[in-house]
Parts: sequence; structure tokens; C-alpha cells
Amino acid sequence: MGKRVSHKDSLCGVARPLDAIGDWWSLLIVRDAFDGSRRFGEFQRSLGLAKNILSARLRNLVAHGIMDAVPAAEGGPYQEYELTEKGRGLFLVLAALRQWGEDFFFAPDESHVLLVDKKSTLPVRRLELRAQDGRILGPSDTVIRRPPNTSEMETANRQPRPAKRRASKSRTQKERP
Amino acid sequence: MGKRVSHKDSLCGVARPLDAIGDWWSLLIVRDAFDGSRRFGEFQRSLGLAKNILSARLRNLVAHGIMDAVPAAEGGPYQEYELTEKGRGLFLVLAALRQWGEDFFFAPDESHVLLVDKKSTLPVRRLELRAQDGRILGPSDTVIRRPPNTSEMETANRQPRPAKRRASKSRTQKERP
DNA sequence: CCATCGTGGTTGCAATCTAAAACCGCGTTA
DNA sequence: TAACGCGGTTTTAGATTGCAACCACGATGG
Repeated sequence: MGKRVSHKDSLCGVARPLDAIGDWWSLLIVRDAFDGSRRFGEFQRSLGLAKNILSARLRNLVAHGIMDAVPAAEGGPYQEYELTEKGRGLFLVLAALRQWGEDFFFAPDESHVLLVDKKSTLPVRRLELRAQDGRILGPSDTVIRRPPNTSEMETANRQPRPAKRRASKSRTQKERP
Repeated sequence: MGKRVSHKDSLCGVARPLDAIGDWWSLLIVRDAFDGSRRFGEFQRSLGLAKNILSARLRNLVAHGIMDAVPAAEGGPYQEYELTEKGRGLFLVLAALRQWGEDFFFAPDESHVLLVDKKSTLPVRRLELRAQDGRILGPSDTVIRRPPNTSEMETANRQPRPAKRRASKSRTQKERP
């Protein structure tokens, strides 16, 4: 975890999310949360990871505002974890990942779980990226564009935003010249 | 990347992709590849990671069929790396990640790169998951369904005790039959 | 009332993995 | 032929992982 994923975090719209998620486990935790898991033990049983790891990941997800630790749920003295709005925003990321997985990681005859629409009980449609006018866009139909750069010097001087994390434990923060 | 992400890889359509990608760096490499990078040095300069790491990640991506190492490109004695079909399939995953990043990781006034349609030079539309009939689906409108096929009862297969440890070198952590 | 179990963690520690830097081979340029 | 950039591999310290053991606490339970 303790890897600043890039020295360019501040401007890469992909690296920041990755950094916040933390690692693969976290994404699987989120996935399970979408699936209805709420309790520590549920996640642990479902994922089969060590308790300390799960503990750390949950803490990290909470610290990044992806999940919330709600003090109790139904009288029990225990905590439950639920996705925040931000966490629910990962839905499409997971969906995309799942579709990619279905496309390339399963033999055609191999059975696998799939995402179905509750109402119709039919599989969901394929995700597609579209232009404003509705054309479907592929990898080569798009470019990354840097918008009219407001105040150029900002790129070097970044801290007015609460972007940087200071977790409760020493996260070996290097970087940040 | 030595973490088998789950003992249930074989049935999780999310864990498999994650496992193949390997780690965050790999995703950023793929991102750069979509952006036009092809050469070792390009990736390195763009990402700022150590060469051994880049080397390992590229090797891993190639091993998983996400990128191809093409022996030469234009006479040079060097190799270039390009996305395979499978690799290009990550386009939507990256797009979803980017949109999530835009939604939650940038202050409203903060400038950031964005994905635009080449032809119209307008930003792309928002991704959305739809049902067969076209309804837009949110996290709570879907379920994971496991198809009737195949007598999969492996979820119950929890080895009660893997025996004593000590001296279990276990060359690599592969445990997947 | 004491024992035991299940849950939700934290702590300790060995083994493993990461990544910065040094090093290497090979064409090119000077 | 020396110097250089490119594409990588090896070296090495130090960070991370994850198993197991431990702790706290409530619920059984006998």
C-alpha cells in the first residue's frame, strides 16, 4: 500500500482513484459491499483474507471516504461498514471490470456469475462510451485533453485542497518535494 | 505481485481481472499505452517508476496477454509494447475509473485532464449501465446471479487445517489447482 | 458462577516483496 | 574509441504481508 503511485498524482485523473482505493483487496471489499456484506466477519469469510489486512483495508476505505463505519446496526455492539456516495460511485468501475473479465477470462462454456437487472432478471447491457452526439467511442476515438489551464503555476503548488491524506498511522509519506 | 488475491479466483469475475493486471502501475502503463506510449523509456519517463519495476510490469502484462512486445517497429533495434485486443478491452475500465476520479477527487474549480471525443472535441458522455430495455441501472438495481450450470459446490470446500507451518517454503504462492 | 465460544479487532514477527540505484550490453553519435 | 542513451537485470535495504497469538466483550450454557 504505501506506495505513492506516481509523482504526478496531482494531475492524473486515474492515479488518484487508484491511490485512494489502495489495493486489490479494497476493490473486492467494495464489491462485496455492493453485494450486501456489511460486517467485518462477512467480508472476512467471503474474501478469506487475514483479519489484520481486512482491518487495515477497511480503515483505509473509511479514511478515504469510500466506506463509512456506522457504530451499530440493530442493537448489536458491533460496527457495520457501508458504502458512501463516493463508494457507490465505484459501481461502474466494478461493472466495467466485470465485463472485461467476462470477455477475456472465462472459457465460453465456463459458467460464471453475472450481473443481472433485478427487475427483468436479464443480464445487463454492455457498457459503452459515447460521444455527446451518441456515437460509440473506442480507444482510438478519444484523446486526453488538458483544459485551458487556469493559472499555470498551480501545478507545482498544490495544497490548498484537502487532497493529501494524513492517516492515523505513519503511512511512510515520502514524496512531496 | 505476489498476492493471490483470493482463494475463490476461479469464480469471481472481478478478482481474475485484478489478478491479471497485477497492480496499480500496470493500469497506469495501460493508460499510457492508450495515450500513445509504446517504448520502455516513454513509459518510464511518463510514470517515473524504477526500471526494474517497469520491466517486471511489462513482462507481466505481456504474459497475461494484455500487451504485446513487438520485436521492432521502425528499424530500431528496440522493442515496443502495444496493447492487444484484450488490453484494449480495458478502455472502459479506465474510462470508468477516470470518471469516478473526476467526480470525487477534484475540487470543482480544479483543472484536470479530460477525455474528449476526437471528432467533436467535446468531452465524452458519462458512462451508464443499462438494462436490456434501456433503463439506467444503479447499484441497487442489480444482483449477481450465478447461472444454473455446473454443480459448483466449492464454496463449502474450506480446508479445516492446512497442517503445521514452519519450513513451508512454498516457492510461490500459487495454490490454485 | 465460571467456562467456553463467536465476534471484531490489535500486536509480533518471519518471510516476502518492492523499488532505488548500481551495473551491463549494445548500437549511435562525436 | 570514448561517451552516451536506451532497454534491461542484479543488488540490496527496507517496507509490506499475512499467519498466529492475544485481547476485550457479549452471549451461551451447564
